[in-house]
Amino acid sequence: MSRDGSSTRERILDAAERLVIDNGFAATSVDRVIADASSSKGAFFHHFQSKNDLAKALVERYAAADRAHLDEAVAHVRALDVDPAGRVLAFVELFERGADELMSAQSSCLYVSVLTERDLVNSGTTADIEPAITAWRDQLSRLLSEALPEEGTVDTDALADHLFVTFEGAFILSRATGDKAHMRRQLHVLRQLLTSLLARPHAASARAPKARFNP
Amino acid sequence: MSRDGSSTRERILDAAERLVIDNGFAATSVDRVIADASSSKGAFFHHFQSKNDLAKALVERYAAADRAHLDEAVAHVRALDVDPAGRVLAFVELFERGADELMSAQSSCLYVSVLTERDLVNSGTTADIEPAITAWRDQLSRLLSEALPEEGTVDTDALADHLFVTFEGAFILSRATGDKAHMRRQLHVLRQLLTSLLARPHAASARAPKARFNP
DNA sequence: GTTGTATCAGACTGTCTGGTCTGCTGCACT
DNA sequence: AGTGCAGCAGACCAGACAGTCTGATACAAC
Repeated sequence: MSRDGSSTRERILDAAERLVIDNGFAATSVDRVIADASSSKGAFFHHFQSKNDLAKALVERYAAADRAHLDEAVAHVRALDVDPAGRVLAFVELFERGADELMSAQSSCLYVSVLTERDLVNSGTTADIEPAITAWRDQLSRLLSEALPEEGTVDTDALADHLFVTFEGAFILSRATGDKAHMRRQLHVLRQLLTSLLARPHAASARAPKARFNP
Repeated sequence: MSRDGSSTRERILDAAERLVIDNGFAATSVDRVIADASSSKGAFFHHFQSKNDLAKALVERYAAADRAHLDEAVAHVRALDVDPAGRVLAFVELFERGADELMSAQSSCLYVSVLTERDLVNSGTTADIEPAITAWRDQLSRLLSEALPEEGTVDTDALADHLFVTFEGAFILSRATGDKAHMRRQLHVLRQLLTSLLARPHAASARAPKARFNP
């Protein structure tokens, strides 16, 4: 490890993370990574056994930051002096307020880039992603079940997953349209939807018209 | 064009679509595509000027099918004898019911695979995606505004985008967890949320606790 | 039959890629 | 001063890659 603040390994990871998020993993060459990191082939393969090993390190670091972000947000809303429903809404609002800053920092999510490549998933390189998602589900599901005392009406796990789904979907939508404001808008929509659900959870079972659809 | 039902060009597109959705565009070689399509280099470059040209044709075909699917669904719910809110819910329910079949046919969305590669986006290869998304937004936004007479309370465009966001996000979640049932579950969650919103649209403006968050 | 053309087949090529190898440098420890 | 080793530089290599080229085949038009 070098003496200054950013080690060569960290510089490589930083450059690789940006490139992989922007261009995808397969489209990112290690030559380009080391050029952006002002490093060399020797340094790269000293720190990483292979390109796939880089992907694994990338996912590990990203997932760890993701979980830290989650824990911080949960601790924050748990410290608020509001009712359980207010905690859930404050939780979503936290990310809604941070959305523009997030989108200016990164154009998409690393998870999308690596999950797109099946061999990375099959080789276990992306194994750290699922526990991170589960952590989001578990924490938000707990907040939700505290705010939705009526059991059985709503699948709080699936509802909790919907925040992750909104994040990832908004990243895709932003990519497709070039409009980074979609993240904030979609989180706002989610908060509006949750507001009405939490106000009358007993109405959660949707009526079913006799619709039939054959594509 | 050959005489049997599936032309060589279509066989190449079929094979390429599956490979690109599964492995990503950069990770899909034309050698692999022609092998899966039982074709040859000569045939490939006779039908497509370049690999990027294949991507463009792939997106065009996929987006056209996407829009046809949308139009069919809209026509279906517009023919139902239900109130405007019932149409919206029937619309979502249509895709909820088709979710398992969809997920068994394809493991992800082509849009995700091609949007991940920035050079495809920058070169205009993915230009057909945005109009397709806009079509979804416009159609669903109209259904929503008919069901939400109070103007100004809800951004129906953003709310309409949330269906697309749910689709794409659920694809990502399924990839990450290996559980294809997430698509159906997430569409069900969306329908529950819309049910409560449509039942009391006047409560849509979320209260704002004094939360502040510095990541 | 001849010509023309659309549709292919597959060998070939130049470039790019992940990965290896040899060696250099500077610091730690004795 | 000598030794060892982590950290790094960059030349190098074998394979994979997108794209080219020369033809072969089949069929239509005349």
